[in-house]
This record gives sequence, structure tokens and C-alpha cells, in this order.
Amino acid sequence: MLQNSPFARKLGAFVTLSDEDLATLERLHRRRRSFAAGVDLVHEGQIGQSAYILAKGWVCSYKLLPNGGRQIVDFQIPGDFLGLRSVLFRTADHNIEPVTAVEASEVIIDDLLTAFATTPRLATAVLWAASRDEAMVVEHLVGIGRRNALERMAHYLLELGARLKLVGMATNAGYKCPLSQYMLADALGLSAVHVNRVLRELREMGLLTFQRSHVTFDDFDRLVTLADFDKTYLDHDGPLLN
Amino acid sequence: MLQNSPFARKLGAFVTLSDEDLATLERLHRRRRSFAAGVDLVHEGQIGQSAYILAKGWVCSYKLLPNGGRQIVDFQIPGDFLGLRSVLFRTADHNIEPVTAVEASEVIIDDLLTAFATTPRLATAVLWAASRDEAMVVEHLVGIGRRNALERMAHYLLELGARLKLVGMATNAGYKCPLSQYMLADALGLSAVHVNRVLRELREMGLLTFQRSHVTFDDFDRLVTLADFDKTYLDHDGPLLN
DNA sequence: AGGATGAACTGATCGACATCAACTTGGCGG
DNA sequence: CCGCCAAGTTGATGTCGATCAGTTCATCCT
Repeated sequence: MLQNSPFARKLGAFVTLSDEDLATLERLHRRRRSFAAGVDLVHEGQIGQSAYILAKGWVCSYKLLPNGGRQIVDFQIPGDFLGLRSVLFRTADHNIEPVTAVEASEVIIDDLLTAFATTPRLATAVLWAASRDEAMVVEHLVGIGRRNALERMAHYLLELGARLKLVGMATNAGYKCPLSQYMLADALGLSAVHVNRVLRELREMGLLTFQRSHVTFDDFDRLVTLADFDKTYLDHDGPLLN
Repeated sequence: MLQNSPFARKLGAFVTLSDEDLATLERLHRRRRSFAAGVDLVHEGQIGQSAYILAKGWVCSYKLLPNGGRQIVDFQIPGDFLGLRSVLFRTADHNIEPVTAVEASEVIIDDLLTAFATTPRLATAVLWAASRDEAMVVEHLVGIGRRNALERMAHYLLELGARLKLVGMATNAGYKCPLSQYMLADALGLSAVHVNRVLRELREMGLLTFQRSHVTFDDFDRLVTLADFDKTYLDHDGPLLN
């Protein structure tokens, strides 16, 4: 059983990986790096960046606006691939910042292209992972565009739960979550003040408690109903390709 | 010169395609289909769907909410790949509806996987196209999350212009645009009423006119400034891979 | 021409969330 | 054990865009 890395574990949700695939995957994990919280890993406009496979810790990717605001596009958790766009594009189009201390494997573009050429199956798996990321961004877009603050928060925290569960870092009871209310605000397109009120409301409704960096689902089912959470878009139902 | 299809033309913005690549690409274009405006091509929950390469016309992809609202995620124009996620995922996570009459090539999953195995370069190109789509969704997310209605509209219409220009359907002066104010509203997370006011304001400011299905840039530079439009994220600067 | 239809347009009112300006709590170093 | 600082919390006030309730305009139909 070679499925040790959370990345392999995640790809396993889409394709059954052969030993050869796993070996190729393993070869991407050579350049291990550590990063401190708060120090940008990639920033907009940089060229010739690397990508990373996240092994430990949380990071966020965001964009800044001229008026000083920022929009967090997504948080990445162990097993996630980050910075794919900053490798494929001439210049990075977003910033990546560690939320906590982080460990990750650096993947340079040549490694990636070589891996694709030797195991096309892996290329398909990475395409799947990228599509899943896109699906999450899309769902996030729907939330910001059409859901009110309460539904949006509930939905987002449920999604994080489902993602963490896939890599064994959450249960249906809850999970550890290092995000501040400010970060949640930047992610959800709300003000920090409003995030606070919304979290209080969810707590008083008996649905969910977010305190001391811990999310507890107090009533999972009602929460799912409120948020209209349907995790189909995460495509967690086991390998399609064998 | 085999670069006839808008799809090949678009991929050419990322990789220089060999004759072999182009031939493989050509083989994806066998099953030509036509669709009438307004009749869903794919809808949420369907399984075993095909993907399409759009040859003619506009389509939109959207999600519906239980409260009756809908969020249009993106419009697709000729040369765009659509429904990739409905092929890679067990079940489609979004709906696709033709905005106008449409012609497209149907791509079944086996064709795609075979193409990837024979020309890994093409797999990389498709990954790039998917990443570019994601970049657009991200920019859209930023717009809805952090830009006001005026900036959002300006930014979105500029983006459409840049995309259309890449496939020869727009100039810096403007372009033909079949979208109703209702559709724009569903895309931008606004009400149709507000879309109307915003368009009027842009017109009165002398920046842009959207009338009779035609977008005219009256003052391109000021518009770019207002919208803070930086097209880096579209990665149009010529092949990275040769 | 007269009606039907759907998109475009307008004014009045309302509400969700932002902003501003505090105060409170909790963890940490000295 | 105290003081500090960041995060969390709360109330008062302001605003952007939604909603409601229409009118106008263009096109098509018989």
C-alpha cells in the first residue's frame, strides 16, 4: 500500500492508481519545503513560479484590489495542489499565503510535464483535481452571488468539512480550523463584523459553533438544509476510472 | 496551415501545436451537433454526459438555487471547451444552456482519454484551457465579492471583449453581444433593474454603450481604469511551450 | 391598424450588510 | 500578576442594490 501522501489519497477518489502511477507521483515529492505563516509563497505578477503539493498546514489564495480590499478565493488543505496556474501561465495571477506553518513539495514544470508524458493517466488525474478546484470556486461564486450571509457561511464551513474529511482531518462532528473571522470575511465577501454576527446567529440557532479554532456541527442535518449543501460537486463517490 | 478551428487557435495561445497535435485535435471534431437557443444541453444531476467544443454561437453555464434564483457562472464563446466537468465527474454539477443557436463538436470521454495518451502535449494544452477557465471564474468571483455594480459590469464586458478578440470576434471598438439584461443580471449577481441603471450610467459617463445587442467602447482607457482591468489572467501573450 | 408579447426603462420604498466607534476577552511575555 | 495586543463582540448609523409596481418601446402576428 503506497497511498501514503494525502495527494495520492485524493487522486484515488478519481482514478485507481497503479503502482507505476504511484511511483511517478512519489517522484514529484522530492523537494520538500517549509514555510512560515503569513509570508507569501507566490505573489501576483511573479514569473516562472513553481507549484506545490501541500503536505501539512493551511494556505489561502487571494487577490488584492486597488481600493485595498482583498478577496480570498480559496483555502488549501493537505493533499491540495497549489499554484498550478502560476506554472502554466506566464505570470502568476494570484497570491498564495500560508495561514499556518506549512510543509509542501515543490513541483517544477519539467517534473510535471515529464510525469504527464510517462503516465497520461496521471495527467487525467491532475486535470480532474483542477476541475474539482474549479467546481469549488464555482460553488463559492454561487454563494457570494446568490446566497445570503447565513447560508453562505453555513455552506462554506460544510464544504471545508467535507474536504477535510476526505483526507482524514474531520468527522461529521466537526474539525479544527485555524481561520480568523477576518479571513472568513475576506473569503465570503463580508465584513469581519458581520461574520461575527452570523456566527453568533448560527450558534444561537443551535446549528454550528465556531469557537477557539474549532468548528462543531451542532445539528448537521438542519445545517445542510439551511445551506442547501449538496456535495456532488466535490465528486467524492469513488473512482470513475479503473 | 491547419489552424482552422477557433479551438486550435485558442490552444495556440499556449502551445505551438505540431501537425500531429493538430491532426489529433481534428479527430475530436467528428461528431458535429446543432442546438436551438434556450434548450438545455446538459443539466445538473445528469450522468455520463459528453463534453463539447463550441464552434458557433454562445452558451451559458449556470446553477439554480432552491429559492428560484440562478447564478450564471460563465458564458462560452466559439473555441471554448464546455462540459469538461460533466465528463470527468460522475454527475454533472451545473447546467448548460445555449444563448443563441449553437454548433458544437461532441467529445466523448474515450476520444479525450485516447487523445491524451497519444499526445501528452495536448493533455497539457487542455489543462491550460481548463486553468484559464478557472482564472476567469476566479476573476468573476472577485468581481462579485468585492467590486461594486459599476466596476463589475465594466470589468465583465471588457473581459468578454478580450476573449472574443482572441478568436477574431471583437476589436477594441466593441463587439456583437446577444445577452439580454436579464442574463447579465444572473451573471453579475444583480437584479435586471439594476443592470439597466448601471448600463445607463456607463453610457452617460461616456464609457460604454450597450444597445441593440452591441457593445461599443466609447472610452476604452477610462473604462479599463474604472474596472481595474488587467488581462494578465487570460494569459494571451503567446505560446509558453514550443 | 390593432393587439400581443417581451425586453428595456423608471420612480419609490425597503432591507441586508457595511462602516464607524467603541468595549471585552484571552493568550503571552516580562 | 500585570500589561499588552490581537481577535472577538456589540450598538448606532449609513448605503448600495433589491423589490415592487408600474410605463415605454420594438417586433411580430392576424
